[in-house]
Amino acid sequence: MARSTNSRVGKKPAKPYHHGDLRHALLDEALRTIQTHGVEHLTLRIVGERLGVSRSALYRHFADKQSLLAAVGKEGFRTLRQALADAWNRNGRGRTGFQAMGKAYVQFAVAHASHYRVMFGGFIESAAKNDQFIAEAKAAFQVLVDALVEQQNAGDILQDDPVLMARFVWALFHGAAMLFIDGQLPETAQQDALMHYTFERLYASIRRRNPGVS
Amino acid sequence: MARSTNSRVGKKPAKPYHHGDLRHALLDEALRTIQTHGVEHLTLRIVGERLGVSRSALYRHFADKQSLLAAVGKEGFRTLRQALADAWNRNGRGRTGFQAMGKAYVQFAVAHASHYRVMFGGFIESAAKNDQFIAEAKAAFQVLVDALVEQQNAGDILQDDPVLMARFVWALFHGAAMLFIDGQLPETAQQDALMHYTFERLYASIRRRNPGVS
DNA sequence: AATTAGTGTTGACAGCGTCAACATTGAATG
DNA sequence: CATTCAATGTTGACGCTGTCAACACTAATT
Repeated sequence: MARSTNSRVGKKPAKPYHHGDLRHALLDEALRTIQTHGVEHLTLRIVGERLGVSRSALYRHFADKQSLLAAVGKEGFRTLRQALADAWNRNGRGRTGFQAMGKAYVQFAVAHASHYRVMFGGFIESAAKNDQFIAEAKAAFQVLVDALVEQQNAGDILQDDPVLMARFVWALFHGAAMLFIDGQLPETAQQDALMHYTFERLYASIRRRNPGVS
Repeated sequence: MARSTNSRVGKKPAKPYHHGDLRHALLDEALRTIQTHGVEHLTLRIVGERLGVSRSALYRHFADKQSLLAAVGKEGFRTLRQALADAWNRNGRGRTGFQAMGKAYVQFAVAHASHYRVMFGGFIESAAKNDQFIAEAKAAFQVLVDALVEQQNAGDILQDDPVLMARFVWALFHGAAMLFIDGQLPETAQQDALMHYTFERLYASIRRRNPGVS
C-alpha cells in the first residue's frame, strides 16, 4: 500500500481526496495511452492499472468511457487554441502571424495525431458531445475568426464574411493535417512543400488587391 | 447480382460454394451496418447473424475484422473514384466539370459519412492497409490529377506541379467534407454557402490570369 | 462519538474478436 | 459410381472489454 496515509503531509486543500486528484490523473493517463498506443487501445482497465487504481474507480469521475473521451477531446481543443493564439501573437499578427498559425495548427495535428483523431474522428458520439466540448471547439475556431477580422481591419485581406472565410481556411488546414496524419505524405519535404504551396495559394486567394480603397 | 438463391441446383462454377458468394454478402452487410449504425457498432457476430451464418464463417474469407474493414474502405474508394470521374465527364471537363467533381466529392462524403470515416478515420491500421486499398485510394486521387492536367493543357489554370495542386485541392474538399460530417455546419444553406465560397476562392487562387502566354 | 457523503474495490454479466477442433459439402480422381 | 480432398461453415472455448450493483473504506460533518 504505497500510496495512502503519509503520501501528502502538505496542506493542499484544493482537491486531494482519497487518491489525490484522480480525475486529472485519469485524464492524463488516458491521453498518454492514446498518444502512445492509439485510441483503439485505450482501456479503462489499463488506465486504472497504470494509476494503481481499480478498473471501475473511473466511474466516480466520469459517466462512462465516452465521457472520458469527450474530456480528452476538450483538452485537445484547449491546447490547440492556445497554440494558435500563441503563434498569432508572437509572429506579428499579420500575414506572418497568420502563416505561423497555420503551421502551428498542422504541427499540433501531426505531433498529437491520435489526440487530434479523438477530436475530429467521430469517436465522441453526439450524445457525449457535451456543452464544454463544443464550447472549447468553438473557442479555438474563434481565434481564427479574430485573426481574419484583424487582417481585414488592416486592409490586408478581402472583406468577406469572416466566419465564412474562417471555415474555408479551417477546412484547408484541417484537410492538409489529415493528409499528413494519414501517412499519405510520409516525407517531411513533401509536407513542407504542400504547406508552402498552400500558404502561397491561400493568400493569392484572399489577399486584397487594391488596398486603400474601401 | 446474378447470385443464385438456390445454390444447389445452379451450375455456377465461379464462386458459389456453400453459401453462394459469402464474401460479397459479408462485404455488403458490413457496409450496410456501418452506414446505418456506424463503424463502432459493426460486429462480426451481428454480420454473420444477419446473413444466417455463424459468427466465424467470416474467417474463411477475411483474415480478421481489420481485413474486412480494409475491404470496405477499398470499395469506398472505388465508388468515390467513379463518382468523381462521372461528374468530371458529364459536366464539360472544364471549370464546370471541375466544380461538379468537387460537389460530387463532398456529396459522397456526406451521403456515406460512416463509410467515408472508415476510409480516412484511421480505423484501418497500417498493417491492414494492403496494397489493394492503397492502390484504389491512389486511383481516386489520380482522377483529380488528370482533371487538373487537362485544365492546364487548356490553359485555364496555373502550370504548377499538378500533383502538388491536387493535394492542395484534395485537402480543401476533404476538410470541407469533414466539417460537414462532423455536424459543425448542420444547415444545408451553410454547407452550400461554404461550397460556393470555396469554389470561388479556389479558382481565384489557381486560375491562369493571362491565358495564351506560355 | 456517530453519521454521512464521497471515493475506491470486488464480483458478476453480457458481449466482443479470435482460434482450434470438428462437420459438411462440392468437386476432382480413380 | 465410390473415394478422396480441399474448401467452406459450425461449435466450444478463451481472454478481453465496458458496465453495474453491492460492498468497503475514509474524510468531513454533525
